[in-house]
Amino acid sequence: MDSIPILTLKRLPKYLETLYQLKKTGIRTVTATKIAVFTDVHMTQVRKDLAYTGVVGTPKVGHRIDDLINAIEQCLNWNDVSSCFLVGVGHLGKALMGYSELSRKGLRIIAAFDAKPEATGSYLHGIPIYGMDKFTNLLSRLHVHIGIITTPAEAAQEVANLMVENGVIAIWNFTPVKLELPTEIIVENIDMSASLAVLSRRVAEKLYNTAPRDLI
Amino acid sequence: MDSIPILTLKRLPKYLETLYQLKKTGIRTVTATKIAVFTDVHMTQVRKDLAYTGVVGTPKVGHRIDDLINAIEQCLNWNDVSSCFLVGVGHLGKALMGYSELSRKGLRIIAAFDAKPEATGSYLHGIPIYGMDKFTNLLSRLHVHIGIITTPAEAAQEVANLMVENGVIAIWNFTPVKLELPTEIIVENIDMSASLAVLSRRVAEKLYNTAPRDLI
DNA sequence: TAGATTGTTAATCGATTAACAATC
DNA sequence: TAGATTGTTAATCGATTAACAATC
Repeated sequence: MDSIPILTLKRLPKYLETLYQLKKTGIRTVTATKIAVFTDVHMTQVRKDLAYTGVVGTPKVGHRIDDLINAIEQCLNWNDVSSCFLVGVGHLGKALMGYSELSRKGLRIIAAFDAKPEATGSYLHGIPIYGMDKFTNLLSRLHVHIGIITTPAEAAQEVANLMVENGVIAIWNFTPVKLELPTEIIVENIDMSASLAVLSRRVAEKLYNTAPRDLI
Repeated sequence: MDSIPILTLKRLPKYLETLYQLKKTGIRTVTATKIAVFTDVHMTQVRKDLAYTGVVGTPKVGHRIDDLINAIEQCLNWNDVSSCFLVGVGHLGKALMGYSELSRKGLRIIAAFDAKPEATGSYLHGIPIYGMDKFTNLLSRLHVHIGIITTPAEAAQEVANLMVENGVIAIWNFTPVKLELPTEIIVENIDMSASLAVLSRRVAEKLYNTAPRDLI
């Protein structure tokens, strides 16, 4: 299974979203140009990205939407669903537990854990919430290999260690902590600071560059 | 004010985090090499990125930590705090309202809004929650120009339009919707799908490539 | 057939890394 | 002074865009 450039992977969900939308309108086929218009990605870029999925179109016609959806979903492995554990049932954790789209993206949270015992024993959106004492036992018993961390920053590294010790091979990290883990472990960070940095700077540039000269 | 490459901007908060940490240990100066080790970024990359902030170091010594912190914060405009509005007080919205780090990153949520009237009139973490009926009035009156959208996907575009009509110039968008707005509006998306796509594929590659041949 | 769209190869662009002179 | 680190220029690398032959 060849590796696909990260930037291509990040664009694939955008295409997928567009394809779902177009499909709903009743259209059966679509061209790279059309996808390009809807996603603001260069036409040639779309063609190259789609090529990575292995899908083959027909000249003059384009691609069958269903074929494309299938190819992309397959490529991301979003058509079969992996079980995962979530640790940290704060607001962010709850938000993820309630995010129903997740199952359409190949991920299902089958259990949540929290250090504070108050939440323990209850259910949220059908997902059971356990105390951390149950964590390692359930993790190794259920052979789950994907973990989501939505704890406070202080707890993140420790939780990550526990996960890896008990068979997790991939971690979706929502804390700002840079996790130190064996290189073979797959870590994806949701980096809000990076995003905010871009926003802040762009705003600063805009305000600075459009402000009257004499104010500076 | 020159524009800085996006990829550089996204790395700056990482450096900043490392600098805070190092400062706590009592160290006063730091070299690019040291930052590189802590952040897993190439040494030369760090030097180039720091050059964008305009900071100047001294050969053989490095940089004073305080100077660097200052330069980066200034660069991101994180030392003066901008007010912003948040719309959509679901779990994700609440998570952000409780995220105290935000004010250390130049952003303060001074009011939150929600379409559901239940939440209206109360406070969360000291932030007042209003109904949407108050939105445009307060927005234009308080001259807020940054908006955060944490609504359900369906509402995102409409909320964005309202924001822009009432003076918002930058939107931090936590929904998966691609907002259609005038080009001069600054939009930063927190794109969970993109992140999940990378994670999913890497897991698929790993499982496929390490699985016994005869299972495939 | 003619024209549009595909897939692919070549050119360009930007970002990363390497090399090196300047200097404390 | 010698050595380490800076800032910057040059080389490399990878990703994006342009060009074009193949084909339905």
